[in-house]
Amino acid sequence: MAGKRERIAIRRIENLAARQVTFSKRRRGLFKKAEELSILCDAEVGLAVFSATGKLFQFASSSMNQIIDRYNSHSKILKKVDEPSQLDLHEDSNCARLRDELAEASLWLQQMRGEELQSLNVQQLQALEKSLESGLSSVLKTKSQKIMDQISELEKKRVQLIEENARLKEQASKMEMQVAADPLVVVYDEGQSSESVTNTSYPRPPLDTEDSSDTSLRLGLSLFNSK
Amino acid sequence: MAGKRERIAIRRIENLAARQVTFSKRRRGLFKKAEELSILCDAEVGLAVFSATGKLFQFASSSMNQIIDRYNSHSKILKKVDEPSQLDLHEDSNCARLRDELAEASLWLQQMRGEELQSLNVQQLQALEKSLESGLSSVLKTKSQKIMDQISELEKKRVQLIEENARLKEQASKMEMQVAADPLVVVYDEGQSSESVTNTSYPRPPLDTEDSSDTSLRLGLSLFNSK
DNA sequence: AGCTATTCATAAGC
DNA sequence: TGCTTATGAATAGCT
Repeated sequence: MAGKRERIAIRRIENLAARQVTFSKRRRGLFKKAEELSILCDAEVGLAVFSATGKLFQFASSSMNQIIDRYNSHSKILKKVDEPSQLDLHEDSNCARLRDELAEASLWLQQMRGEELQSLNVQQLQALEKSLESGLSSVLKTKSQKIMDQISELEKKRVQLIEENARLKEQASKMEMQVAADPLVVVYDEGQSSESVTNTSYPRPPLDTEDSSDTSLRLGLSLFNSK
Repeated sequence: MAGKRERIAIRRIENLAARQVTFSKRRRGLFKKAEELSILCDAEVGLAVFSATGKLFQFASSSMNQIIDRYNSHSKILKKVDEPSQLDLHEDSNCARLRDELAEASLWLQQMRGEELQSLNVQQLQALEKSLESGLSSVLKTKSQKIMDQISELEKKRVQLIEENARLKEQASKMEMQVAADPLVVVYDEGQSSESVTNTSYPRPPLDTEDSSDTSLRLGLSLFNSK
């Protein structure tokens, strides 16, 4: 009676009603999971979702403003202060702290990009090397994963198209038999029968709805050779 | 072999290790669902998670700053925050830019360390990979250079010491001959004559001014084996 | 909005 | 930290 479900591709749902229904269902699921994570693991979680219609839904384990503050400063030192004087003091020290952190982060970034290395000793260089190797490994893994996902997605589409193609051919040959059984029917389409149908109507819809995936796939695959 | 699972209560996991494992797993799941929602339903989604240890993880379908802006413009309509223009301006001029830059730099650092990669596409991952490889190459080159410098420095000292050693031996044998030739001479001054000058002034300076080089050299060389 | 059949997520265990 | 498996959850397709 219900749920003959098949795995859906992760791409924009074109049908408006279906999209809205899915939005409601998944949004609830997402918020539930966000809350569970914050409770189970003692984490601070902030989640904001704007629907396609512009409506805002939010969840915050503490308060959204606090989370935004923490996000912006990327530190847990900033707390709410009511008095302007204290606020100013806080802001000043926070600014100085931000400057320091930014300077340090910038230096790290430079060094990870291979610049400003002369001031490091061998031990520090070794640590940096290890960090870079680890990061590179993760990047490669993630990239491979994404590429494999795209490949299997394309493969799935291919199989679907083959099945669809077979169905159409069968349909076409049935039509042909019908036509043959009734010689009175004029068939100037004959030269475009079974193949032409599949040719003109098929490839279109399933293929061009996401041609961008082909591009990124190509980009991804070229990496295998470049290594 | 595994998974005798029973439903768990949603409350803080007391065991640290278990909590961290669950945090990793559920965080991944949450981010995946957040991304899927944004794609499937054409929604703008921003998600920030701070681990109990203060580490930031984030996902944004567009950019986190854009989402925070949109969030603020939504929520500020409800709040009385129309007037703090002075405060905001002050705050903005001092810190906002720094915060944005720091947030961006932090994200970059995380991604270079192999975290927060899910929000990147294959093309971006490819760029990151190239950057990491380039940085790694520079680090390796610099490290090798430093190690080679230390090696040649030590080699130089070694040669100096060998020469010095030879000189000393020669002196010693001269002294021996002198002593043998004149058994009546008492020689507590002998050790401080021409040789004694070299004895006190030589070994000192070249050796102890940089004994740390041995330590770091050892650290550096050990890498060759650890690779 | 409800109802299942299925896919998905993930708690445990190595 | 990663992988595997058994189960509990989430949810796609219908009504």
